[in-house]
Amino acid sequence: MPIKSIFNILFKVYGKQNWWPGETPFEIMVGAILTQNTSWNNVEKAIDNLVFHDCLDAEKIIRIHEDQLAVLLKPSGYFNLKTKRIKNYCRWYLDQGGYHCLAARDTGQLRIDLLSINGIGPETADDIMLYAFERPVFVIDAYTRRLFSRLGLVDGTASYEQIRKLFEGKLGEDVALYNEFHALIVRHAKLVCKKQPECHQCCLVKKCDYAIENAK
DNA sequence: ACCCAGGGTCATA
DNA sequence: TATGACCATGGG
Repeated sequence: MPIKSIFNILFKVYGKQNWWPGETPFEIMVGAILTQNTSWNNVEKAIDNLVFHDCLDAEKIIRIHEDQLAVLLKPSGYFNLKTKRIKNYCRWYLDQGGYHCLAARDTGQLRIDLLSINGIGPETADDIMLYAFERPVFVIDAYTRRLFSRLGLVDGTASYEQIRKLFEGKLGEDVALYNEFHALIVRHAKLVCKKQPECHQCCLVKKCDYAIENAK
């Protein structure tokens, strides 16, 4: 059962996801950092705080005091840590000349540069690569690992890079496909009942799992 | 009263 | 290289 078939099933069941849930590239970058090990619901509250205080902007984030920024980021959890990471990222972002300078950079180099920033790991970097810079980089998260190792399509112990290369090799360079696929994986995973994986209360999950089983 | 979330870093062995 | 501690809020 090819990886691409899973996409077709998920898309048929859930439809278009319209990711990333943020309008500007900068908002996407901030959201990618804030959502580290955190539910998107909490991240939205922090982003709303930034918007309300007119602080969703790299220069303003550089200027605002750490204590004050931490208050705005509080709902997203790990707020002291994320305050430093967001400030650190904005410092780098402005140093590099902002979006247009970065967008002119080669895809491989841009990813290496992002990964060199303290607080930006592989998944956060790839969220930014795919959704803010629209580069053909497949995002691997815990959901992707869980679902595809359960399906027997991925070795659960494989490294992040190994899994990413597997997906990119099978799917080909396709930004729109990567965008939709990762969003669908998250959408599906969120509807799975965590306490009882066998629970069939969520009809969408049931429908999707049924479709996947059938297609085997 | 638990459990976990769209991770990442740093200190150990 | 491979674990473990740590970061912290809000919803189920």
